[in-house]
Amino acid sequence: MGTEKQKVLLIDGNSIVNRAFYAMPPLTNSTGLHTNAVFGFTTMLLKVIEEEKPTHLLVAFDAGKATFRHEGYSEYKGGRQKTPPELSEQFPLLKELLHSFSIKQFELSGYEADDIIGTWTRLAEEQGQTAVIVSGDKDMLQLASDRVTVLLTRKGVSEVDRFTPEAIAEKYGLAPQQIIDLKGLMGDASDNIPGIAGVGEKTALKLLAEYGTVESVLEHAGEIKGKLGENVRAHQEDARMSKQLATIFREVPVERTWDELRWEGYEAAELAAAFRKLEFKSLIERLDLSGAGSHVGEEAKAAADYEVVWAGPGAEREWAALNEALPAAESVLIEWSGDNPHQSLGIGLAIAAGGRVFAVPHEALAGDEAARLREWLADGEAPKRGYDLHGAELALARSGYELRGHAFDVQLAAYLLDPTEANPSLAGLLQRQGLAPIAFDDAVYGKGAKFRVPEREALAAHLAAKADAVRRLAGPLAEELDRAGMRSLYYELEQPLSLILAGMEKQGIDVRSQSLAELGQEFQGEIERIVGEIHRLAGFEFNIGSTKQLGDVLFEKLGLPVVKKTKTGYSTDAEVLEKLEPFHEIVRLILHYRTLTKLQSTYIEGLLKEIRPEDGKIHTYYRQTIAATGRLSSQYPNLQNIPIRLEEGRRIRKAFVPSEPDWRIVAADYSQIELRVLAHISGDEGLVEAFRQEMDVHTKTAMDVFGVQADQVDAGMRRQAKAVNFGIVYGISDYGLSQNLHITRREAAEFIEQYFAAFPGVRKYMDDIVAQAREDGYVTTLMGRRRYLPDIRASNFNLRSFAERTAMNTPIQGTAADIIKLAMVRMDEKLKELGLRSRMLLQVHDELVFEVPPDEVETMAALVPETMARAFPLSVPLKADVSVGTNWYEAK
DNA sequence: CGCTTCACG
DNA sequence: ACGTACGTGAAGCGC
Repeated sequence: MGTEKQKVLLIDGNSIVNRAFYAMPPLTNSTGLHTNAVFGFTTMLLKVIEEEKPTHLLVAFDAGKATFRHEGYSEYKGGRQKTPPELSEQFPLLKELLHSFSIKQFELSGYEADDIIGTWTRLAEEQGQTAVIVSGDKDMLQLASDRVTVLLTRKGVSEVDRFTPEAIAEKYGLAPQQIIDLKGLMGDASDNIPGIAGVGEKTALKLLAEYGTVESVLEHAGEIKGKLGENVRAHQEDARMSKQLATIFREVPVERTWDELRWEGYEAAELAAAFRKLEFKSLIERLDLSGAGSHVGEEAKAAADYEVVWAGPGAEREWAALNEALPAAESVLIEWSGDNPHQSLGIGLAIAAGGRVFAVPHEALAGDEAARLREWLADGEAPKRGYDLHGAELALARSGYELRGHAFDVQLAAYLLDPTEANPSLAGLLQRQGLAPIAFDDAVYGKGAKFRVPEREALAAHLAAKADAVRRLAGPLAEELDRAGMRSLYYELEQPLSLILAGMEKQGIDVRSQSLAELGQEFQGEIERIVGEIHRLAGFEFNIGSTKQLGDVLFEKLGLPVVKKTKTGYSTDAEVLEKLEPFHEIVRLILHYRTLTKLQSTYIEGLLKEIRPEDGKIHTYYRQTIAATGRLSSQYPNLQNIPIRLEEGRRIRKAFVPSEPDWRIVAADYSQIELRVLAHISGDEGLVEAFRQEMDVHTKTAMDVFGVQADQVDAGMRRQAKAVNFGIVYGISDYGLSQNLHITRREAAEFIEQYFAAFPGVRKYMDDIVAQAREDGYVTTLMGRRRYLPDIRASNFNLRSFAERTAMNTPIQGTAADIIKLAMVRMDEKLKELGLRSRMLLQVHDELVFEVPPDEVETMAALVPETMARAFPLSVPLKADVSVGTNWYEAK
């Protein structure tokens, strides 16, 4: 290191970007990306570099999500508003720009930027070097020392105030370390740190002048007079915790050496290219970069390297060009608004072809000029690469358009590559692929009530950017699918299934509103009677549906024992109420009230609202890219949770009927598919043998766990064995099983041990799959579906345990999902092949529901279970039970 | 908009 | 010592 004087410039990335975002006027580049915060950050950066002339440089970021501070205090940074998308889309731009500046950046999950900066200032001090911090956060002042200077932004980001220990003493009369005490006393509304109620900056400073530290203030709390003294005494814990929250952690594992932060300036050509992309023309001039790197191909090009053509109503030339380009279309993007594509409002579409992107507003689809486009969209031989083609198909159907020829769906591919990704938006996918970014939808359209479609120019730019994004993503994602061994899972299972789902959804299921309404009448009468009873027993009227009011009645008015608490108050869930039943007759009524109001609001009223008046049917929307295990999910409404367990609710199913006279409902469900999958995957001999002999698996489990003969297994033993089997599938823990069976943990552990002794192959599977997950970072299903489990290596017990249970469960649940999906594809083929009129209507995880003409009932009652059973050969037989009825209730 | 509760597999 | 059973969606409450 020599004797050279070194100075590290440490920038609080999140703080500066935030300040810049709110201080700068809006600014977008030609593709609609917001850039104002990046611009503000850059001007600040250039200025500080010029003034401070650092030898080392680092920008630190918060790693997002939870930090270790949340573990002790879940409200930390509570009331803070969410980052608007106009800002969040700028982070990747900034990170890329910093890269072009050759500036190091660092973030670490579990830590905030100030902790990283605090750690580096400590390291600088230890090495006898100096540090300069740039932030907008006053907390940083605690780090000031004779070697560390803090620059706090003022008025946005362009100007800074310089804080040395002397300057802090002058301004606050405090030493840097006392900044933490200051915050401990006064709190910080923006971080949701409470401090002592009623204590603001003035009072806090007075107290510190007298006592020096929070601890000393608290020690002398007894001598502080009046209201202030009361407050101090009442909020001692708040003060201690607030001080702790405000204290910057200076021992972050920073994973870098001092020398790695060395900064030797930027590469002019690289920076020029980055500025061009962002369209920061003034900065290019200011740094005199206009000559730099303009010859270097791709990177130096402007943001969009395609021409946007607006094919609006009456734009004859543009339509002619579009029609001509259609055969060469590389991607298509259908844009609509609303969450439910069955009820969507069209926005428009865009088609990328040969260096141009044609943007078509939705209105234009109604005109004659769209005839060729209509044909092309419906042409199964014209391949479409798109994003969410399933949703697009439904949305287009509303405008009388068909969509055929699904060739590749970027959203579906992205789901297979990482089914846990919360935001598989095009903008998000580009970020993760390291491709040139586009604006997030929320930033273009606004969110919720603020949603509005922008004017022509901005809309065209965004639609074009998205269509181009599909074009750019399709190749890389397809290659990734190949590399991950999911090519056939995609092309032979998921993509064909997406078409089948769209067909089922468009078909819909007939639901008799008359039957639902009559049942609702009945429920209503019963609910009113029960409400009266409950209010009479309580002695006054209250809202039974409010857990807060109900808790007051049960635990304060009636004095029932508190069984469990939630983070907001008393728990009143069914488990708690069942325990309370013996204490008061009101409890049973409340349970019944809950059941009935659930049925009434979710199933009677909820389903009635979803029946389309045009055809009397319900059209659900199956989501193929939501569940992390590979299952489908169902929305608007959810038809996968229609009541069945209790007779009262089961009657709802009588309203689900065939849509043609004399047709029948045929339903078939897999018997014990998950345990059969487990038998296959684990190869456990006992379990495999049990299924080969078609034994009752819960009875078999009871025999082996309790060590008895079949005829000695009573109902209670079978019930317990069944719970153990559930536990095994879910990734067993003694705690979970004990909760479920209301037994002690020790007893539960005993059961589990017995189980594993009886089924050693299952134990081996559980051990192996966890080890494998730790090794690979992911688990797979029989058909190669993947789920990443980053927490499997976490040091946090909770996170790690959760990941371990997921590792055990996902291959089982996921393989079952694979199998029924495959059965759906096979059934669809069979129906076509045999020319049957029967229609597949619903999938409920292990069940398929059809409507069937009378002359096909016999055929289908054999074909469906057979097809399901043969969908995917395992080492144990798969079995599906079938039943027929005039409605879904009867088909049981 | 987060929390609680409860419907399903 | 740690403290949850796996996967979903919808409704009502109350801030």
